[in-house]
Amino acid sequence: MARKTGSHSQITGPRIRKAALKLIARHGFAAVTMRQIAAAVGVQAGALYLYTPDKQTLLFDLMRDHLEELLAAWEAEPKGDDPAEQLEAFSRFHIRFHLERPDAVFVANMELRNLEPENFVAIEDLRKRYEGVLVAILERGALHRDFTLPDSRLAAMAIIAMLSGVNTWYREGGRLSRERVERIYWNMIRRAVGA
Amino acid sequence: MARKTGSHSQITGPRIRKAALKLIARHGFAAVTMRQIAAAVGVQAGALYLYTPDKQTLLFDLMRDHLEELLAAWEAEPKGDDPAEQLEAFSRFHIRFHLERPDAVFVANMELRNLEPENFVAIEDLRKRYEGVLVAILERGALHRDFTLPDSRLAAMAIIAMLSGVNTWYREGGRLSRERVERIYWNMIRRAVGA
DNA sequence: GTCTATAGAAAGATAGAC
DNA sequence: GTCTATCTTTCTATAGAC
Repeated sequence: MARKTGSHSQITGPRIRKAALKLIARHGFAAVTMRQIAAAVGVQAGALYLYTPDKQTLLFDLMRDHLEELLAAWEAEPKGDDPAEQLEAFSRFHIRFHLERPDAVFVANMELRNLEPENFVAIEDLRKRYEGVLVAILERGALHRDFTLPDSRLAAMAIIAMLSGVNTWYREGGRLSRERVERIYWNMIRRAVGA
Repeated sequence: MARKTGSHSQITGPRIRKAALKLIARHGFAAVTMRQIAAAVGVQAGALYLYTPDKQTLLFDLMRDHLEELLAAWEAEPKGDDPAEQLEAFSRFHIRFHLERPDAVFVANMELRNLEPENFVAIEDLRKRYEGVLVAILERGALHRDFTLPDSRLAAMAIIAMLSGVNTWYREGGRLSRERVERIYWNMIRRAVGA
């Protein structure tokens, strides 16, 4: 087989990240080898080290990029003024954004254990910022008496867990459309917070 | 160091399982070595193979035992007749049972990927049986007009995800007592299903 | 930028002594 | 029932050719 020549750094980099995301989501970070990732991309294992200093940094970059994209996407999301409108926007946004990139979500949620301490702190900070978005919406709603909530933080954790659960069972082309899932979840959340 | 003598199979077996559960919950199945488990128990790696034929079977046994215990505990749980009573019993039971054994829960939820196909099917069957318990409660409640639900299966998935999320943030001796968490969650669920 | 080849470490599992 | 010792495999990461 002829050896490939020439520069592909603009192409290979993204392909490595995508293949790594897919493999790590399927099998877990510790179970995936650099050789497997390289094979999925069509290069030799050694070539991966042109794109990442080591396996740990590859994982960290995947998780950080996902969470930064999540926060940026929420910032760009159109949302109304009153708390109920914002809560609906958040609920629908969360479901949609997460269903669009199941591999990245899975990795970001499941591989915290495999981060080295320094990296763990950085990722946790990003996760907490996202939780803070929802807490702020709920607290403002409770203040304005739009919501009836004994504890905003706890409600935020409950709502995020519930919304994130969609990724574990939703299948494109299944019994329910994404729009219908969004509406049903929003209705449950709306009632749960007493809006 | 003097070599230990005598039989300890009644003691060592459970200690291996407990140590494995803890280590796998912390670091993930693929990242934990048989040598680490052995060291935590205070034996050599080879001795583990008196208690399990291989690492995969150890994982499978841990997950199966946890889920069988879960199903048996629900069977033994006192629960009323009407759907709302049963839903409250289920909600409180789920939180309590899961908070009591965080390591086993974590392993059972996170290590599905590391099961070989045959074992995966067996564990999925047990998981589905537990989900079926909640689906049945919700369907009966919807039938009797105790609950207002567009989709019982979807509501079941949402409720289980929400309840399971407690394990990710609850800390013994923290801001909220377990009883208070149970009550707040039950109130959110009660309103979400329109009871 | 990618390859081949390999150094060096560590894994799962087994054999045989005690 | 447990130990020590080891076989065999496989891993991450690097070196040097092209």
